[in-house]
Amino acid sequence: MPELPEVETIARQLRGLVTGRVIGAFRSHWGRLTEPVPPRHFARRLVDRRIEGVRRRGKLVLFDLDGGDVLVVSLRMTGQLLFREAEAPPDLRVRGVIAFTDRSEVRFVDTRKFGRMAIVDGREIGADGTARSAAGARAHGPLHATSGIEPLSRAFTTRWLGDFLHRRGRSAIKVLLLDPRGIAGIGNIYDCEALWRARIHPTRLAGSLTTAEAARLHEAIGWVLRKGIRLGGASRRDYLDARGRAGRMQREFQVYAQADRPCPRCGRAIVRSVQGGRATFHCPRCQTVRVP
DNA sequence: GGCGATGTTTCCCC
DNA sequence: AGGGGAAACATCGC
Repeated sequence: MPELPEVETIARQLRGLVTGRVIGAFRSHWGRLTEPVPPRHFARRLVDRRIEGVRRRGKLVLFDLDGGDVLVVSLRMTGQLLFREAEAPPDLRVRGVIAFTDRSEVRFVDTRKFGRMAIVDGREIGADGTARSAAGARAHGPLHATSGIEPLSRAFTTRWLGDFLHRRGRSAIKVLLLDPRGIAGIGNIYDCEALWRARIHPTRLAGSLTTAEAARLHEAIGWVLRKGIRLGGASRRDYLDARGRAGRMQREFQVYAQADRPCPRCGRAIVRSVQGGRATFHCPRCQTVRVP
């Protein structure tokens, strides 16, 4: 559910809500939430720490703590971080709770239990959230997938993307964009939307893209991600932001989940297919398979 | 009740 | 290297 714009929305909200608060207690309601670290050890490292800030890295939420530790939260498919004031009514499927000394709390709600938390030494993480060493990477454990470039950073240039497409030339572009080791934060929704905007067929090999197509793709990735952030992310089913509210991006999908509906650009019916085990949506007229 | 699908990531086999 | 499939897990819709 949460991709870069959704996680960015949550991180920005939490930054305003919890910065300066002091953790009074941590409770795990699901044994595997903090594995391989036992919840008791986890709690010991969090209690009495002050939240200095909240950041996003890829699809991870990072809480910077005083003393230098960083609490890393991976929401995976269905994770939510809900801020609740003291005495708020209970929520369903709460897997973990960060309780502050003023009795407000952040609740980690996660239907499918794929989400995880970890605590890493901040010295092992660069200012951009990337692990500085193999040891740092290991410290993230299952959370360290995010090592790719940030697509909204200045480093993500058209030239960088062109080189990347050349290096990974044998990969299908749709699948390549989903790999967080290359570019961090793009999920299925923004992948489909960016390829449609750039008029590139999802099965095209990365190495077959022309310079003009690579430039369009670079623009499209930034455009769809920024639009997603501006609209507070996309919501489906029970996905909510840190304030418990839905985003508005789901109303703006041009192709994602729009099978059989007319392409907003040319009117041809949008096609749903499966690629790399993921549902893919594209316009068979606008997004041509043939290399120009 | 069964089957297939769901926004993510990792892992294993070919 | 890359593709495909499965797995982690729960719920929803047909």
